[in-house]
Amino acid sequence: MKAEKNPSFQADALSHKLGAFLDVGSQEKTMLELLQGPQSFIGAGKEVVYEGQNNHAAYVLRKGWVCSYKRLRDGGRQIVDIQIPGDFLGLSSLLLRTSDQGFISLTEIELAKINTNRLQEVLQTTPRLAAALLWAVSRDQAIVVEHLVNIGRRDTMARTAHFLLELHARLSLVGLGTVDGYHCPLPQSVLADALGVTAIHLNRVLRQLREDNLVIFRDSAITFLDRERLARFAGFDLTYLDHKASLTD
Amino acid sequence: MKAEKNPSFQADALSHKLGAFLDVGSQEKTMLELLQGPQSFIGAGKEVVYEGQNNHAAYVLRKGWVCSYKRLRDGGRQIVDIQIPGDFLGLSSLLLRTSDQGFISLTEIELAKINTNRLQEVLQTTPRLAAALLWAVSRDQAIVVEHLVNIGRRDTMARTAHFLLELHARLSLVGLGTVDGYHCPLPQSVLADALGVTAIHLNRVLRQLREDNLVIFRDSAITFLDRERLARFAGFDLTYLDHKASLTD
DNA sequence: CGCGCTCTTGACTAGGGTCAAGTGCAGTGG
DNA sequence: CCACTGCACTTGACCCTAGTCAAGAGCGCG
Repeated sequence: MKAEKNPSFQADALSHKLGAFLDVGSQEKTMLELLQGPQSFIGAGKEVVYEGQNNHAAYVLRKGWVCSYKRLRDGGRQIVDIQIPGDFLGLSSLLLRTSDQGFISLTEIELAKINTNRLQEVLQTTPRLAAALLWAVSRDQAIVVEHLVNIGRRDTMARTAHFLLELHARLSLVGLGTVDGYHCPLPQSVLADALGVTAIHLNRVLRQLREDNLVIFRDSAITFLDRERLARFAGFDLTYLDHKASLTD
Repeated sequence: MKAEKNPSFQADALSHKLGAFLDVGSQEKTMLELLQGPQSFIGAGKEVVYEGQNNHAAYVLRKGWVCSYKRLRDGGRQIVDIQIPGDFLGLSSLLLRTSDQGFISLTEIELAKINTNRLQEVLQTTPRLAAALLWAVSRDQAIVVEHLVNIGRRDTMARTAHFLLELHARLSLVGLGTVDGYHCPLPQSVLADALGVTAIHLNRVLRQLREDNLVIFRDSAITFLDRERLARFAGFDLTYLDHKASLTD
């Protein structure tokens, strides 16, 4: 089940993710492949879609990490969400002419452009797959909402813990997590921009989490020392990631 | 154009809102009416949909104010968004079996249940109207994202100003705003829960905004004293409310 | 009249931001 | 092989924003 033992696994993260919602048959798997147009490989730190871009495309992230963000007048930025393999980029804002968020690659990435015509076909002809795709979009929204709650109501320590636990759950769903941790290529400055705090303060909070024997973030790796206790401390309840869709039965 | 001069106006807030995106023809207006099932009238402070409710319905809010929120373990709550006449309730999470947010009425309200079967019909047979509905859903998402940015990156004073300006823009779109203000039935405690601060601190910040001759919140009414300056101060840029959809032309 | 609710204000505390200095390390060039 | 540079991370000292605790004011309602 480890990603490095099965190279095709990561590239197929999307179908694996959807598999959490329904069994993806081989025909549906083919449809899913057809949805995805030409691949592109992009280095780290590149703007994939910029804020205000017109008629931007939507993509499936096949490898690597991306974040979506909004810039502020004063030069700061707020990271809205982190995208990991199997996630969509810009799908939900496809209907708006201009993207209100920017997307930037955090590592080297592999993207597949979504063929919008085929997408409409799929939505009309393959109801099960359509439901699965809409489920994924709804889940992305729930993630943003939980992020809002996280920033609005938890102090930095619980907030950080919650965020790291969420990433673990999401990565595990696409086979990129281990029992007690995961590879996390984010620099502290990016994590800070996601959590709405300064990098300096985040650094202190990470030290506190480490000294409390809860979680260690070192050498681009998250290691949970006591995930149960951490989840209790953070008030982490993963039902928002776990929703079953209402059309299943 | 004033709401009080045209009583039918408010009840038709949705079609008016969609009118900002495309001209709603009379046939489309009829479809829109057919979408909406039986009305219900509910008093203030009632739970319309509770957190974790299964197989909840979706509604159009025709009159009054509602908020969507999530509760935390410790008893606190974070208000995710405020709904005003013409807004949907629970539409985007219709595909998830359980609602991850609760909805509570903030005033007396009038709801129309959305007929889900008819909705699917509309989506397939009336593409222009379908696009308009999806536009509205995308816009709601953009509002939540901007809320996230607001809480993550602005101090309470700018945050409050931004939130009040957003409400003004949204209310104006459905004919419920005046040039320099609007009726705002929110108690300070609710506003505080939306902004992620304590009611006490919000109270002080509102005083500051008043003393700086920017905006007055008194007797359930918002009055802007200098909207230009306030918008500059808050970094308010309403493009996220104003998006045109990409399928218009 | 008294109860409860919202709003207001004061005094104190603590969480988080700002400024500043310093460490460790990978990459580059002498 | 060893400076030199740049970047991410670390730590300390200080200050300010926002939370906590507490008390009181204004007002609608039974």
